[in-house]
Amino acid sequence: MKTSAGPASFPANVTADDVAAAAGVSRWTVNRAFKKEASISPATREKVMTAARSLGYIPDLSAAALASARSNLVALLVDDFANPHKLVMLERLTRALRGRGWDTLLVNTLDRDDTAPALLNASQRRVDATILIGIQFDDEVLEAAHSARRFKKLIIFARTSENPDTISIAVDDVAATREIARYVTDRGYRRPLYVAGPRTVSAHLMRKETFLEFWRGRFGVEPDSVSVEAYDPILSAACSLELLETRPRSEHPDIIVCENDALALGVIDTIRHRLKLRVPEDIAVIGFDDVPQCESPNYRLTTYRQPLTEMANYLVDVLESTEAGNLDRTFEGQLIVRESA
Amino acid sequence: MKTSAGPASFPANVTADDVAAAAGVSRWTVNRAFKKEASISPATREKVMTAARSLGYIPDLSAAALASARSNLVALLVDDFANPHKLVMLERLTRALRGRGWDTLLVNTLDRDDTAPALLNASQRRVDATILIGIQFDDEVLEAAHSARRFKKLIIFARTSENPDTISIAVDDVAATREIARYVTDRGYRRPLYVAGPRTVSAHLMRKETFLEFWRGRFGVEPDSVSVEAYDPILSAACSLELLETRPRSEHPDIIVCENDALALGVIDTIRHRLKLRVPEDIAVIGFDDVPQCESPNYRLTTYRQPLTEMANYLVDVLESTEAGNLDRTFEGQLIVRESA
DNA sequence: ACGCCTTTTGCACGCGCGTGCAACACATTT
DNA sequence: AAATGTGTTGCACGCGCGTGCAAAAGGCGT
Repeated sequence: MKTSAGPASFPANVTADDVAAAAGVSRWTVNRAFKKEASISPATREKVMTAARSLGYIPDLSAAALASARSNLVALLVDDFANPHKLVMLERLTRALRGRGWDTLLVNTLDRDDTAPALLNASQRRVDATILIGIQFDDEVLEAAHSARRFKKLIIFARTSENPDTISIAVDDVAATREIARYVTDRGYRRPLYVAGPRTVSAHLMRKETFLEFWRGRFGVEPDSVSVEAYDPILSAACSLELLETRPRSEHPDIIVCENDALALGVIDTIRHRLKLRVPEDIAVIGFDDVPQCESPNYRLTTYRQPLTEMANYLVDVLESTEAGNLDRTFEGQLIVRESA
Repeated sequence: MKTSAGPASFPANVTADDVAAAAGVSRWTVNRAFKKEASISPATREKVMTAARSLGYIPDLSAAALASARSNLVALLVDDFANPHKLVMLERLTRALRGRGWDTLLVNTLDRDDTAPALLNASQRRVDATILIGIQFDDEVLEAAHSARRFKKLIIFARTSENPDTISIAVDDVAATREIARYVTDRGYRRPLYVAGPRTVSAHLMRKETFLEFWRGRFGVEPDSVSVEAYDPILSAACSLELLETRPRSEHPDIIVCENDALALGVIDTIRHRLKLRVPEDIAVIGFDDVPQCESPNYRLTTYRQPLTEMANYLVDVLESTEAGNLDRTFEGQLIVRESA
């Protein structure tokens, strides 16, 4: 800092010992005063807190983490910054976590091969849990996670996984997709195209599969489908353009069902601006997630909203739980009908 | 985890001592093997690394942080998740940081009064620096930061600050705004409206001020301007609608210059979809940041791109620097001309 | 006022590693 | 062969706090 000559000029680190001396108690009493459910008399606590305030003391979580088995720190691994929904998830998660005393280590898994190193990285900081909210993980990566030192809970957020070593907190993709499919048929659409994201080994969303299965069961035919290599509006715009412009109008789908909004936004751009067609009159579009842009007059996207706040709160419950049982849980979301379908 | 009975069944924590025993050296030699510029013979290092690999050892950064004065951890305080540019910044920053061995603590400053607590929170984790990339800080907050224990570097990213106790890494707002203003006049616009974000006590962007001053100097008149209370497209859409719909067409601006893209996107939505006017023919719009949506056919926004990667890399340079001098630095960006102005 | 029970307080030890220096080994020089 | 220098290795101590238990203090009834 420019106002001071160097580290030496800062007030010396004030530790619990200093506060103890000032308050006339032992160091342990000081730390106890800062613990919620500690056995300490109100008078002593007040005395300690006063001394702490005047000295500017706050407990060192880093030392606490070393001494105890808990760090109250979680790692959040993210690999997909092109999807605007990630920003929403980051907000909800960090809000829920910080509101209940947890800190968040944001780890950018830089590329496809970086997930395992990123996991190790997190474990070096003694995190109590690692949360995956991306796509680039498969069983191999999960294996790496488990061999990582001090590995504790591995939580897969907003994505279902059947891996028994992970805790999956997600919307019920099957129920949600069935609701979407029912809506699609009820509104009379009959030639759907399903636009899916990348297909990883594990942790599938089960949305595409469910939709196709529903359609087969209902109409006996397999709908068209296509995979985009990332949940990126730019890529889905390009991909859908490539697919649609080669076809005559008569072979166009009447609705495009997208695995999520990131894909749907790109698809709408293609339909409106490249093909010069109307949404929903010529081709309807439906998404998943309810990102903020859905509300925009450019999209007015019909989509399915996940109860993110509820899910984030449950995640913290999981962190604080010591139960050994299966903590997987799915949530019910809500179909948000706008004008795009 | 479901496959194991509990924490006890995990392989015991393997520490440097274990590796030392396996490799037949002292613990200190083991840790040295993991340090880049340590004085150790290649043969010994190889021996240690082999033992470490077979035991699955990796150094504990948490303990290292406690023992030394460095943690290689920074806190990133964010308060404005409505602005899509934040996601881009998060990506670039975490990429630059992690690429050079730094971990990132993401701290959501939940509301206006939470900035100071968030700062304290960060200091509890022994971060080597705190980076502010939001808006809700004023001199009072910075003061709080400085009285926080173990406070080191306070970096203001993507925002200029003259506070001598902070390090500001930002684009040169004055030069950038002048370039924008010159472009606006060169293209013949003469009735600009400036849409600014919230005005905080310190850390102004200097964009509004520079633009108004430029215009006064050039034409002798003060352009219209308005402030939106947050960098949120929804709010700027509402705000610009309220302003414009009360005016007759003849009193509309011919261009709306926005402090950043988040505001500009909302403004375009209002012009096109609420007022049913054309961009740029009726009203042109110009932004700042170059968020991904600028590229979308819905916006095609002319804007000013900050060299975020370069700025992020410089930020890491700052973290690794021990110089006492002024580390503030501004960068030159680039005007990206699209069709909106 | 005494004994018993409950609440509150104090403490030895350890979490895993870094710092700074001392000791050591080996290669080179005279 | 001894002395000098360079590179390498080992170690005492401490970072700040939590755990688990023992000691002390306070409260109650008879």
